[in-house]
Amino acid sequence: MSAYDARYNASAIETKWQAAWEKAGTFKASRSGDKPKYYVLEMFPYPSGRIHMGHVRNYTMGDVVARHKMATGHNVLHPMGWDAFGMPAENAAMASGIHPQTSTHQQIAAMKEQMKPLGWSLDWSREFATCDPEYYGQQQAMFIDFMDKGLVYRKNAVVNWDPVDMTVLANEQVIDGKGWRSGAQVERRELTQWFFKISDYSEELLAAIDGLDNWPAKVKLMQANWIGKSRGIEIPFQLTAPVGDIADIACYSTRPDTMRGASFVAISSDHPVAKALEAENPDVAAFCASCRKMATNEEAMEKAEKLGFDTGLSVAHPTEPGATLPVWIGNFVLMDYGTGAVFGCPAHDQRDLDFARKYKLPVRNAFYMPGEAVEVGNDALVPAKTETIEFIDHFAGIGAVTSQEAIDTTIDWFEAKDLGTGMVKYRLRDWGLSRQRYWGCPIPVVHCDACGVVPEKKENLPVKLPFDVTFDQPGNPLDRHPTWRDVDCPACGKPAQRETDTMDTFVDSSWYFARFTAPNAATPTNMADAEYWMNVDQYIGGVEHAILHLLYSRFFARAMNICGHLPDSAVEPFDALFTQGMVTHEIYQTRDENERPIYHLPEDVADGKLTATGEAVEIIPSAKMSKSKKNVVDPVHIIKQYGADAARWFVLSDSPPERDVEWTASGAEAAHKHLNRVWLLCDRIAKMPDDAGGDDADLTRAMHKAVQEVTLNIETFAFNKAIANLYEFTGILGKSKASGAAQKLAIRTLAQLMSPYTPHLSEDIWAHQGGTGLIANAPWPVADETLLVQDTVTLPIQINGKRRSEITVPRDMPKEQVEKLALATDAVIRALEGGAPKKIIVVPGRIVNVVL
RNA sequence: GCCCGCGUGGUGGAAUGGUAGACACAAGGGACUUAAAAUCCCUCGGCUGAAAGGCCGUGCCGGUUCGAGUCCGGCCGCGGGCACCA
Repeated sequence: MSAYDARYNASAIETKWQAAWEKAGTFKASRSGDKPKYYVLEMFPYPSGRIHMGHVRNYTMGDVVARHKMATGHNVLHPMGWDAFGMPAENAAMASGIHPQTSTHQQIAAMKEQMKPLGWSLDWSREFATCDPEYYGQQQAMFIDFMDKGLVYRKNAVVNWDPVDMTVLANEQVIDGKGWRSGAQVERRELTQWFFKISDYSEELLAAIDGLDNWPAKVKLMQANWIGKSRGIEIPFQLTAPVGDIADIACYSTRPDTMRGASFVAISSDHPVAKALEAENPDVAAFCASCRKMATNEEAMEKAEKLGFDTGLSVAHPTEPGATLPVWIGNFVLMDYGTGAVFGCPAHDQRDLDFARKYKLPVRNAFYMPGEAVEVGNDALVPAKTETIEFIDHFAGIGAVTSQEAIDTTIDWFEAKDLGTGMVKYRLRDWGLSRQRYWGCPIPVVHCDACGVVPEKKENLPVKLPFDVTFDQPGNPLDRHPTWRDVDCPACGKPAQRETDTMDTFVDSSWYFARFTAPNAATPTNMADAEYWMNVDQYIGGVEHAILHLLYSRFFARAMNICGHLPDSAVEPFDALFTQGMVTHEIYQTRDENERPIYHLPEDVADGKLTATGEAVEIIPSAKMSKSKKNVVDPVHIIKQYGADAARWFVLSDSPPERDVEWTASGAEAAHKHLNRVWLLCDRIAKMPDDAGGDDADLTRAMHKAVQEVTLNIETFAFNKAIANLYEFTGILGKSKASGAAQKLAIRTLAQLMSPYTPHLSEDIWAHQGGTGLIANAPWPVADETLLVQDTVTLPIQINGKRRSEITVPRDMPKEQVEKLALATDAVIRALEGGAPKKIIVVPGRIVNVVL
């Protein structure tokens, strides 16, 4: 049994070193010292009560960065907190009766207990939850500041309304157009809601994307597309007969060049003309009502069958004297974008074509040349994005140009004829932050009959959520609270009522990164701390946040700057961003007597069978881990079985961090085995006399190569490649015949290189090998590049681009000589058959290609 | 539907436009062992060949290039987002 005793005991080692870090305050950040600061942040978790592999992966990545930066002489801030408001706690309260505040705090405690054993280098002294009144009170103070600066306003907006539960539903709670709880057909309803004027910053948020050099290109592109800047023209189409006092319908278009192909005008069911008609025409009213049955999300609207209603109205065609176009109400026209009206050009737009076919509207070629037919046959869709638009010549009397120029020129032409107004529009809409829910940050305003909407006085903040609420019925408990709403008007002192809407949880997560710089400040931030710690040097989180969370945070940083809560230098709060992939797992299911699926946890399945009953399970390909599909692996089991270091090592090995990774139990076991090997190797090397063994050159070169590669791969977020480098170096060290002294240096270096991944094991090896102090505080090794240069290189020889042979030559051999040697190889001689090559390409140090 | 990604052995993946499959996992074979576990060693894209080698091969079709997994165009499949999930 002695072999067993020699195995490394992860849990003992991990507990020991966590206690040592705690005692030394190794990860407590303070604004002092002469080291450069480095702020690394992972997106904080929603306290669901259990950590999952995605958290382990995300926070381990951040930890690798944090520990590496610490070792390279930075003063590191690496905080953690809780995105604690949100629907799940409120839903749970309705189901179980447990108050959200109670359950949230329990879940935070439970998650923290699971996170601590992973040994992340977090400064827990800065921890807060967004549901702490100290946090959301500061958020309320900022809301009032934003009001002062004109960044907040109220307007009507549509919500999903459940007519049975009499409550507003989140998009997630609408399933196939029905309320998830009641099953009732969901309706759209207009409510007066609070908005942030993020659209004032459309241009700035777009322009500043260019400066985000260390953000993934795809995220920048998604944000730019989301903001959606377009140059177009607003053209008033004159009604042939006015509707009330409305004389025209303005259409915004980015493709005025297709005007000659227009065959109808479509307006939103919420357009003033539609509303005017609705009042007098029950058929219009019925159609508009059906449009309002649709869910509010863009996806549902775009995918829904395109329906129209002919109003019988018509408008004059702007460029074809005497011609008119019919006006339809279309369920696909958004009132929120542009003017709520579009002209349809079926020949050049697939959606318009579908609509025209359905309702037998003409399909006219906008780009017809003299002598060509105007009407387009049934299947003659002309591509919408015509590159060369010669029609311009015919249409506007100007030369042929490329597409965007053609459009710009057309806009100028329309403007010159006074037919419309060129303008830039953005797709980005203002941020509706009102939520008709309890478990969120109360909006700190009061409604007074005399004074209107009045912000709460700052000295009365925080406006705390009342604890004595019930969840026995749907809707917002704040609305039915007997006394909480009653308050004196902050302006006139007369009895008034509190706002009962709370804030979108995206508000909470739009500035927590700033709060971490001074979590106890009596103001939202402390300027000295914000100036020192901001920006976040490295932000890490799921790519699912690529648009909303990151865009809102960018807006918030600007708004906070205007209100004096962040310095000018922090308007772009995240210097570098890394978006990680998801952790996935196979799904195991059996079926009940009604063929409905029953899902099973991976821990209950072995060899395709349920361990309990032996029943075979269906295996569904890997998908994002989700509780509902039960394809979740609880990291706690893995950590107990293999140790935190093995879990950390495994989640970062194999898969590149930006890509999804499939969880396999064997992978975690393999990680554990490898760490055990390293531990045994350390033990063996420690027992070697320094002068035992021989030549050190190969080991030394391998060590410096490992230092160079691992460092580069950590710095570029290629954590999987760094692990491959470490495997390789460990293999070389394990077989090395170098001196004891060289091997001891090598294993200490290996421990250092591994320390961001496996900090506990590394500390243990460090101590075992006589390292000074904690490895967490030891300076990162530096590669001696002069040792890495090889004297000779092996060049592949290609014949017509296919590898056929290779030659080994001195690194700096001149091209001509390499060429000569290549031509002398058997493979080339054989291929040439006595003839001469057409061409020889020699890329020094790389390759030789002989072209026949 | 729209926007953005991704697609390489049995599996995860590696590859500044320059030797496709590094490094691992799984599998198979072997050593050690009474045996098993653990550990160590070997093989491991396909076809072909005694071997040397040859041919094919990075989702599909085409293009650029001396040379394409990598760049361009068009498809197919999968994933993320679509403004009240976080």
